[in-house]
Order: sequence, then structure tokens, then C-alpha cells
Amino acid sequence: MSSAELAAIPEGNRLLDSLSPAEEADLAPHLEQVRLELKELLFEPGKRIDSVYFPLTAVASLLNLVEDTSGVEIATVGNEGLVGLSVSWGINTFNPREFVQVQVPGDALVIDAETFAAKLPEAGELTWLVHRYTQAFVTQIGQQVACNGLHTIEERCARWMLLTHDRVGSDEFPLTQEFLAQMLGVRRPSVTVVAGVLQQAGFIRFRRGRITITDRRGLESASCGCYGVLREVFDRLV
Amino acid sequence: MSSAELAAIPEGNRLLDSLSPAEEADLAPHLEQVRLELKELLFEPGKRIDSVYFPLTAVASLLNLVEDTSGVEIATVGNEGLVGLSVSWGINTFNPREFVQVQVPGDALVIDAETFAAKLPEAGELTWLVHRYTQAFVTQIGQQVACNGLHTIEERCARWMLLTHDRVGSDEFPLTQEFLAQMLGVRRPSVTVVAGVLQQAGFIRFRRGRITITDRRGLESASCGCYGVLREVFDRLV
DNA sequence: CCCCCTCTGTACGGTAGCTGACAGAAGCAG
DNA sequence: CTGCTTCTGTCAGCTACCGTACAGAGGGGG
Repeated sequence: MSSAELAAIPEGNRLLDSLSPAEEADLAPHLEQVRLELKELLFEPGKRIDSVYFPLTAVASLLNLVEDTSGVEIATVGNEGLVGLSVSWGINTFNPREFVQVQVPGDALVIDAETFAAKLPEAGELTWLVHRYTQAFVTQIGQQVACNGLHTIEERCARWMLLTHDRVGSDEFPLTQEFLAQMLGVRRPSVTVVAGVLQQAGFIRFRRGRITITDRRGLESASCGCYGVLREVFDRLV
Repeated sequence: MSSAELAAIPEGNRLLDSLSPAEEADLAPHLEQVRLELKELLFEPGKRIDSVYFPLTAVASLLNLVEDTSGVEIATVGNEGLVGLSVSWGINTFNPREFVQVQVPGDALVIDAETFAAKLPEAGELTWLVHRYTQAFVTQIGQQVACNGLHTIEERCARWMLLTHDRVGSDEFPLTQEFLAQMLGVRRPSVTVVAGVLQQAGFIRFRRGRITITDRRGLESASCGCYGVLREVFDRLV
């Protein structure tokens, strides 16, 4: 990390953007802007959590290691949230069966975990913000439980693309079918098939590791209701 | 509710049992013992949370309303935890798409939500307890995400029975196949089939709305690894 | 320019679980 | 005992998805 301190917090993270000037000024000196690269691991199973990340344009996934799989997605975090939430309830060691990986490269703000934890008991805006995000985060995972059990791969693919699209703020971003298959916990050829359907319908375009969203509305119609639910939760709570 | 105040906290809830005598004495006057009946709703979608429950022998489920389903299970809470956790992060209105239902009738301790919330900022044992349980709770849901997507109905049935068995402290408890099917988000006949297999193997016995666990070890072998993971998490954190 | 590697498309047999429908059995109420 | 309700068992056909395998196609590096 460089030691360049920030005088003001760059815009882009929806949580931090809603801080008052006073709290922003208080926090800014402890934040630092970094670039997160594709597939970079932010937290690894059982390791110490020493930083908390607020994504600006990057998107990361919380993944669960199950048996032989290379990780099923539990939740995604982008500009609406933060990575390392458990610090807020005093847990500084990462879950031994989970890890966090960058899915879409981009920028993020970083703060030292202990510094962050020390700010929370003051019960200011930041604390309330984190509490609201906690609620949104737990709701997101809960929805994911239902979605994974009930909905088709096509619906879930669409949902995933929409959620990511909302967070990167660009119609095109890197994504391989292999990667998406891992997130959803399904076979890669299954993704190829449904991606073909969605592409045929004109909703998306896949091109060797990059996806372009060409028709959001269409994609929404192909998705299960979970997308709408999650979107609404984040709009309400963040 | 009766207004009978408790001088000491009855044993049975693993969280409360680990409090020191001093903190126990502090909390006891605010707790009250109640009986929770089968299928009773503790929290309903979008309603105010005015009590927090610490199950003794009862077990409750957090359920997600998805479209037309009558609720898919997100998490179960028994004597290892508490119901109404979001109060600890300042959220007093229940999620508009979730509710909590009693699955296995039994006793619980109740405390007024505001009284409970007021105790937390003191950062004593109780707070730390709640924080550890928060971590366990989030981990449980995360595991459920992976489990729902990857494992067979038979494995998930076994996992569910084992988790419940751990919490009720009795080999027999009420359970219909219809109910279990709803929890897992599958059809009832599918449950009948796998229940038949498990019964044939001598692990359980179903008798018109009641189940008896006859061979835990066997049941563990039929379950997916998720049971072991969750068990380990609760033992470590609670 | 060519090679190679990664990513994507496709195919075939197999199976878990679904839809829908119905029949039997256990227990309760009269 | 009789009847009704609730719970459990079973079946036949169907679909989504899996396991596995292989063939093409885009694109960067030499």
C-alpha cells in the first residue's frame, strides 16, 4: 500500500457517499485508494482480516468452499457495500471455509481493520450505515438460499448479470462462462446453453471472456424475482 | 405474557448459560419463560419486532417467502441461539419477505426488544456473545446457500433432522413430511421417498406427524458434510 | 504468420426431482 | 363403530440438469 492519505473521499461507494461532510473528513485520512485485479483474493480461509474494502467500481464475491468445488457464491459485494463486515461484530479471523475473490477488476477504498473497528462504537453515522448494510447483507444471503434451491439456471444467470451490471456501472465487463458456472455451482456447458438463449434473445453478448449487456429490460424479464427483491433491498437500506 | 420475573435464568439456552453470575443476575429480571406452540409465528413479514427469544427446548425456523411458496427455510434457531438477532444491529422491523415459525414446540425465554437493545452498547459478555452468534448465524446461512444448490434431497433431509435433533434434546419430536418438504423447498412425495430410504436403513422412524431418530451415526453418514460444518461452527462459536 | 491456449459450442446418455393424480392408513370426533 | 381429516405411500410421464467428451474459434506471443 502507498501511504498517500486522502483529503476527501472519492465518490463511488454508495455507503461512504452518504456520510456527512464532518464524518467524511474524520474518515478520509484513514482511507486509501487501491486497484483490485481480476481474481485477486481479498480474504482467504481462516486468515486474519487486516483490511476492510469499500468497492468503487470493483465487484467481489464471497465464496463458500464445499468439498471439491472451487467455491460457490454466497454473496456479491460492490459499490453498495463493504468487504470485511464481520469486523463490525468483532470477528477478525476469516471463516475457515470461505474466501473473497475479485470478480470484476476496479477501484476500492481500503481502511485498516482495527482502525475501522475503533470508529464503530462511537455510534455515529458510520455505525448506522454499517448496521443497515448488515441487514441488507443478511437479506441478500437469505434470498440466495431460496433462489439456489428453486430457480432455473437461466433465471439465476440473468439475476447474476443484472446484479453485477448494477454495480460496475458499465455495460461491458470481463466474465467467462466457466467463472459464472462456478459462482452458480453448475456445469460450464449448462451456462453455455442458457447464455446462448439469452444472446439469441438479444439481451447480452458474450465475446471471449467479456460480456456486454445489450438489453437490461429483457434480461430482467428472463431473471427470477430475486433480482427485483435484492435491488429493492439495497435501494431501501443503502 | 405473565409478569413473573425470574430470579435466576433457567438453564437450557447455550448462549445464556455461558454468562457469568453477575451478568446473569443483571439480565434475569427482564426475562420471562414462555411456551412456544407448533407453527406459532414469532415474527411476521414487515411487522415490528418487539421481543427477542432465547429457545430452551423449542426450535424455530427463519423462512423466506418466495413467490407462491409457503416459505423456504433460511436458518433454524434453537437452544444455541436467539431469534430477533437484527435488533442487535438496530433493525426493529422484520424483513418484508421473511417470517419466523415454531417448528418444534417447547420453552423459550423472552425479553423485550428495546430492553435487550439497551443492554448491548455496554459491551459486556452479552454483547460479545451476541457477536459470536452473529458470526455463527451468517455462516449457517452461507452454508445453506451452498447446500441447497449442490446436495440431494436425501442428504438435506438427513442434515435437517440432525440439526433439529441436536437442539430439541429428545429422540422424538413432531414433524410431518409435508412440513419438511416446505422447509427444503421440495415436493412432499420426494420427501416420502427419501424418508422411506432412511427408514429402511433403520436411521429414523416416521409415525403420523412424529419422527424418531433411531440411529444418529447412520443418519450422519447419509447427510452431506454441511451438517458437520454447522455443528463445528456452533461448537466453536457458541 | 503460425501456434497454442483459452474460451465457447455441442452432443449423448443418464438421473434426480418435478407435475399431477390417486389410494391407503392412522387417528380423532361424533 | 362410523365417518372424516390428515398424513403417508406410490405411480407414470416429463424436464432440467449432470457427467463426460470432443470440436471449433478467437486472440495473444513467439
